[in-house]
Amino acid sequence: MQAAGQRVTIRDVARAAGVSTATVSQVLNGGRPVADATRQRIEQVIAELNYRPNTFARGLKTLRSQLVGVVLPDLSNPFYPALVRGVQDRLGLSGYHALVVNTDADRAQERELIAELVDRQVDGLVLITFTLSRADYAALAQKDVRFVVVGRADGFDHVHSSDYAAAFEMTAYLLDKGYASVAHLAGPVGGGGPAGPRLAGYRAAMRERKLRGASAPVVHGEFTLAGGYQAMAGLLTSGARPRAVFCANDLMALGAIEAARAHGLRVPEDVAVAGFDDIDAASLVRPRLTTVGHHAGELGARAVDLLLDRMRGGERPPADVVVDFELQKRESA
Amino acid sequence: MQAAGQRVTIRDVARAAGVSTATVSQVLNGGRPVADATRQRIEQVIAELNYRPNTFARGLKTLRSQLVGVVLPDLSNPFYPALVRGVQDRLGLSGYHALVVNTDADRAQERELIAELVDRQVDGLVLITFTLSRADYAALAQKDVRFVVVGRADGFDHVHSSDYAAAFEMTAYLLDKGYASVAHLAGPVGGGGPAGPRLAGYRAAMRERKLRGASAPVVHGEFTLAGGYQAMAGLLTSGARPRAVFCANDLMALGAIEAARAHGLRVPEDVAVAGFDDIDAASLVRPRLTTVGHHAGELGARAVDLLLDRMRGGERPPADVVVDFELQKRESA
DNA sequence: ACTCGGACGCAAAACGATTTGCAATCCGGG
DNA sequence: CCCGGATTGCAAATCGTTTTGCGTCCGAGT
Repeated sequence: MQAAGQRVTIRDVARAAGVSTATVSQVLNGGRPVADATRQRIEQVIAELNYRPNTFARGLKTLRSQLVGVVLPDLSNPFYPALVRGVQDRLGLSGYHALVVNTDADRAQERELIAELVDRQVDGLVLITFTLSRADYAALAQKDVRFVVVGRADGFDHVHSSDYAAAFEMTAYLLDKGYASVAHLAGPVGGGGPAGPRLAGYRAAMRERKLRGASAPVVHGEFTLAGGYQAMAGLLTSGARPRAVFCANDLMALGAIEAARAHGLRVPEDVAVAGFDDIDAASLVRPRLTTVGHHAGELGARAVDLLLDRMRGGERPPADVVVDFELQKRESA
Repeated sequence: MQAAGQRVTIRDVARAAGVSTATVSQVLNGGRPVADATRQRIEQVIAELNYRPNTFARGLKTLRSQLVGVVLPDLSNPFYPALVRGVQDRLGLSGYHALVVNTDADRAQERELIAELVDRQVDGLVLITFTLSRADYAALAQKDVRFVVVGRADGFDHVHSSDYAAAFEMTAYLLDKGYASVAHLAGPVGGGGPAGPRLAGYRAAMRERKLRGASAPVVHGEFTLAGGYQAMAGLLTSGARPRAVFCANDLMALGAIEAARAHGLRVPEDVAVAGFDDIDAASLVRPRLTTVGHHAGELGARAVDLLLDRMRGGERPPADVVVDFELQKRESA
């Protein structure tokens, strides 16, 4: 029995096993050989005393926290929990834990929180940011911070869905299906994140079919239900009557459907609606949402793979992992 | 300019300011008075050198990590992200961060992960568990671990929705609305978490109206889409034709609706369905889901309030915070 | 018998902060 | 002119690890 309230330290173990703390540490971390007899004795004592190394003391020496920071806009956006789960599961396998922070896609927050995490000595960072630029990433890299970007970030480790290709394909699908005019509800104006590539993919598809201009307008909105509703309402109020609307994410698509209904339009009979992300709700709503599925969990897992490799000292050129997508052709378009 | 790659320590600051490290520490943490002139000089040096105290060294002395563990079943269950966001926001205000882990409601995981978090010296825990008993909590308390339970846990700090009352009220609402028979899709058999109280509330309401038995069966299932689907399918296949079904959470309700449709039944015309939680998807689906709304975010925030108070040494009897609910009467029932 | 080289453990020095006991200084009042 | 009490700052111990440079011991080779 251990004296109550007293923490068990490595010294207690050493004393009880009749060795020095150095030897106990070897048993714990390897590095140098320890005679079998000694090792077993020590291991037994550790078990008996229920000794747990002190994280702080260890970190102080090793400069490692076994913590990875995850920076994202908003955990309550249904796309992210799945991604985070992927991150956590993969991290857990290697004994790491995740420190998740929400930035609300605000530049000041993004910078501030990253700095905070770095101060907390996280071993690595998974970044899902909306306002950070190449320069910001470069600054981080210069400080020897290991990180992976989820999204586009050429020149740095990053994993992303093929937003451009998926948007292109979805737009082409809608066009092929016979919808004469396809509008696009894009993300925030000048928005970071995936808004750009998705818009570009849409435009490329439209161009390929020689369609542009008034018959196929692009309107911007927040990546939320309300954002989608407003964008769609604005579109309809302005008199536009697109035959189909491709939305930059599912939340917007759901909002757009609400707006269409509020204007007395049926989906998909009067106006077809397609989304992007395939969040849970997408297959739950009626009509079921046609959208782009792209495996949030895998995105997170692959990001961690890259990060762990880098943290283990992997010297290699920046990697660019693309996670593929599938059009989920359902009822709304 | 600082020599590249070298971490700035408190000693560097002390040297640059011409004082001892002790004094620097005082201006950082207060505790003893420091002359204004000295303080300002030190603060300026800190800013110039961009000095950040080392978390490990500090933790080693103070035994504080500024970290709070959050233990929950599964972040991708849409009810939890909102709760976690509440936790994070409230924690952030006090300079804490959250360490979120998923247990998948598995007993071994729950115990293991809690132990891991304690080893990591989290300052407190927010526990959302399904298999832990009073004895488990008591063991934690004995180890001087600060924690708050989200859910029922008399004798310990806990915050919870009035599951019993809400279930009672929802059941009564369905009955009052004229649905002759109301079945219940309960959580896992012998399940922990909120399954018990919700079932009890349902039973109490049925009893009050003198209804029981075969006309109003209870079937168990997992708290998931698939669980709801299976439970409902089982019910229907067995020949039962309840006029309404009250499900222990929204995910199950959504699954139940799928199952009902698969059996050629319309919702709510042939069978009404009600849920519990009011997750985002609830107001997105058609028909919109009638359910119990109970402010996940507030649940988390209140839990943190309790926890912080306790961590600051608050000596008081265990608190029992009840977060209220509202019936969201929509279209599915 | 003597040397040489592994194996194995130990001692002691970090790591970077916080926290006390104590010394120095300054001040006003008797 | 001296004394006592504030006020301020310093030195040094401490937190619990990891990590090296060195002994020591032992068996094998000559």
